Amino acid sequence: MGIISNKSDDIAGHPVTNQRKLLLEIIHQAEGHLDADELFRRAKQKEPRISLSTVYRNIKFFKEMGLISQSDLGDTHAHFEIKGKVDHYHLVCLSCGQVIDFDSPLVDKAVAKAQRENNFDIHSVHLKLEGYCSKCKRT
Amino acid sequence: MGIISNKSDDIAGHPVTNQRKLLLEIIHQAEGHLDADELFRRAKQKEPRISLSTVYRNIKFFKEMGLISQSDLGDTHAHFEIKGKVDHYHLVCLSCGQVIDFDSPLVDKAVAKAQRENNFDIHSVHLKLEGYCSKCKRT
DNA sequence: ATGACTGCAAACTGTTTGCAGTTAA
DNA sequence: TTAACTGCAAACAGTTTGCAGTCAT
Repeated sequence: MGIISNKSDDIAGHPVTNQRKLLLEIIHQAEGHLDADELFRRAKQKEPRISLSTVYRNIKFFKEMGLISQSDLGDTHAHFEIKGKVDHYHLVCLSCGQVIDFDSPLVDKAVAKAQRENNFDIHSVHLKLEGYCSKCKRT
Repeated sequence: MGIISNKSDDIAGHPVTNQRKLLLEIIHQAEGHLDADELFRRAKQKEPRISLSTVYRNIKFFKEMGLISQSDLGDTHAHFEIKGKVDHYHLVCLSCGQVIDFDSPLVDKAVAKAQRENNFDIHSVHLKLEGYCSKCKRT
């Protein structure tokens, strides 16, 4: 039984408004990572009266519900994406900005080790590799 | 031969002002990670006329010179620290905010693998594990 | 009915910038 | 001497908040 209950039309006891439905829909459909502004822009196309505050408030809400996760891919503003089953990591090109997702059992192992050795209870893992992609790097 | 030349009193051709000396000194003495505001506060104790812009401009300058590296430990503002020889990573407690540095050959290996497989030229690695430390986690 | 939500505008935080004056080399 | 620096104040981007009204349950 997940966070979205099947008995009533709510999210862990919180009402499901049209705005929430719309935003979740957009986030689900999104290919890669979204930022608040892009989500706002797309949402306004379907519902011009939606406000940016609502977008921010619901990003926060979805994070608290564990539906999405946030990553700071650029330096300026936050990006987020649907939370999948397994952790995955990011390769970011400093020149063209492209983001490649990847996973790594090696990293997972390292995380488990760090968790054990430091007696931590780890909730999330953020790994970002910055550099230049095959197209942008000068050979 | 490093970035700070020994022939003349400059940093890669850029003048060394008193403010730069002071800021670098504080950063070197700092135990762990600093943010711009904390650096500003400490600098003002020795040089009350220093401005926050100067702090930001020099953080940017030191980053460009490769003297410090930046990490987004919290969600709000940027932290940075002296750049050491080897990459290291961060464990952040979501409750008390403590930051533990660690290194991991396993991660280094994973990075090398990702670099190879994606044909990237990787310049920096940011790994942050968020969770609860031994004191803060409820058992 | 009522507590949680929304839109709007205004506030706030961290960071950057234009300008006139100062300083290191 | 002169290009690069500094302090100040004002601008800026991204995000948050107070309020009055609306909506889901």
